[in-house]
Amino acid sequence: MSKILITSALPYINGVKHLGNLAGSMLPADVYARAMRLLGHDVLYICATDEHGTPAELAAQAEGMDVSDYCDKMHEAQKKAGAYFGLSYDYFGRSSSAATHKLTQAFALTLETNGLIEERVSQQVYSKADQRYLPDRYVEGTCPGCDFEGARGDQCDNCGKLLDPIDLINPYSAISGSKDVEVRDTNHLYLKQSAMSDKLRDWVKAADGWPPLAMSIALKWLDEGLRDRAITRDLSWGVSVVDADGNIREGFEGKVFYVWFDAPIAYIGATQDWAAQVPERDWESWWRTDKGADDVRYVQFMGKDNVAFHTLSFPVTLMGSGEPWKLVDQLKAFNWVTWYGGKFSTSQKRGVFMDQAREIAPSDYWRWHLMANAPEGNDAAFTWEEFQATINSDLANVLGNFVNRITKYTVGKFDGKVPDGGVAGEAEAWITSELQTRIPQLIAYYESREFRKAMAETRAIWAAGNEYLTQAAPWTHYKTDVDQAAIGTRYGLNLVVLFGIIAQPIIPDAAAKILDAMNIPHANRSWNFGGREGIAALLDALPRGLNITAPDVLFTKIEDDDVSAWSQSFGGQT
RNA sequence: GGUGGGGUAGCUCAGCUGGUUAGAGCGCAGGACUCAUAAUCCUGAGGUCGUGAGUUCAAGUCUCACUCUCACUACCA
Repeated sequence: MSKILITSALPYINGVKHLGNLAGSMLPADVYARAMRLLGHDVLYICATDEHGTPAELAAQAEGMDVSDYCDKMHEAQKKAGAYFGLSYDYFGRSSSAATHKLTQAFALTLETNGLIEERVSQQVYSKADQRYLPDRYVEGTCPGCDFEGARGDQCDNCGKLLDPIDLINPYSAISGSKDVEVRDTNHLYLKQSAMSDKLRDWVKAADGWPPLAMSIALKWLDEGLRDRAITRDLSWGVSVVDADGNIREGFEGKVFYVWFDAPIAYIGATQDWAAQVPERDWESWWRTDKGADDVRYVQFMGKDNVAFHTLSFPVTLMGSGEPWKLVDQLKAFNWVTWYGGKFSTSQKRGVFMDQAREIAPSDYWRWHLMANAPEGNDAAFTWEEFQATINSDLANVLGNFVNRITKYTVGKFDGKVPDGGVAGEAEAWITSELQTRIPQLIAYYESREFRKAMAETRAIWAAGNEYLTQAAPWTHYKTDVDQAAIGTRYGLNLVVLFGIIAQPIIPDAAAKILDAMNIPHANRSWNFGGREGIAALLDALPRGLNITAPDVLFTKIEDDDVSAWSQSFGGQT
């Protein structure tokens, strides 16, 4: 048993996330957390809403709400959406919590003491009409390169050129459209990432268990030379910048830390908030290597856009403090889920968001499809047709039908009781050896976080059940030798239990229905096979005479009509 | 522009450090079975591995060029 700390990238507060966000961090982290718990590990899965920054202020403004109230509301909405999808966080916190504020301020002071933070002056566009400084992307104007009129301050969408907002011709605020903007000098704290570059490179190179995607992104940034990064912004909503006495730092009135400085710190803050709920809980044993966290394995999940922050910026914060903080051991970075090959778009009604998804299909459907087609090596295109095919084939036909056929048969021929009798023969030897190969393989895939392969292996195990029934053919034996029909039925029922157990990390709702129907006590729903012999024993583990029931149809099929209706309302391919 | 992915059966994808007839699922065709959600099981057809060169006894796998596509590019998060 090991201690595994799991975090998934923090969902931003300005709206319910779409399926791509879910598939790229929260869901795989959850499946991994559930799998590791099943294997008997001590798991702590932490997530939180990322609540600071300009978009939060603007979203609140658009709804006519106070930012703080808006965040309260959206935090609850995201929490609810997560609960619907069965995301099994040990704690779902908030980056706006007092704990994160204090930690952020403490880190900044320590980093400054260590000479890694310094104050510099930069130029920033200020909009008088909006009464705020504008982040680069909120300044628009005419591209100096191609004369395109809708260029954003960071990049021109027309010619692709990278821009500096102060170079835009006729700049205006993207928020209000006001042209009453000017460039002002503003002072900010800079994190001297460059000073940590060598140390960071050594650490990255020593990393094990990072996918190529993450490793190459991290090394690329290091090779280009890490730039010092401003970690404060001209905003009012966020973590205020304080001095050693806890007063607002001079010259930093109306400024707060940049969200990307405090967001990862919220992993720690949320753990503190988790611990504060129960006296026995100890956050330091997860985060401080001098307080018991030296044997923790820390695994992070994120989309590829977050890699640089997790492999470079956050480690600079932790390492630069000189304090014994737990650094990430393994991480999993995902590509994007695309919508018929294109991007998700709220305005064009393209794509599905977490709150809408619940009205379309049960949580298990989404969980299975998104994991079986996880964007691991590449961006993965979501289509309704593929969704329908995956669900109908894998869940309804392979798993659902298997459970249905054997439980109904038991109810019909054996009075709903696990039958006794019969001698194990070729078919039983076959399925035993099949599982003795496949189950360890499945576990290996989970441990290496290869989700597509883990799903394919799970499906192959379910399919082997159907093949076993064909070989054992209890319905044929029943006519001449009821005992021989009994063993086929009994093995079939044991397979149902096993299939329910391995389904738990992915499709927890259906798994619970299966295990309930089989009358399996919760204590026996774990994944302790005890090696190859354990698997053999498990295939005949159910007590004879145990009452079982045939569950209702586990997975209703998705019809063509459903697909057309969804395509229409959600802007699928036309 | 720079950097990194990717381009393998109709579709979605596996193929690690180069080595017998290139794999899986879906779809398709034929057969078997009838316990089951018109489900399942078996068999089969289908690919000159983006293009062109090169290295090698041997390349989907290494090198170079070209081409298409996606992402990232530090003040959106």
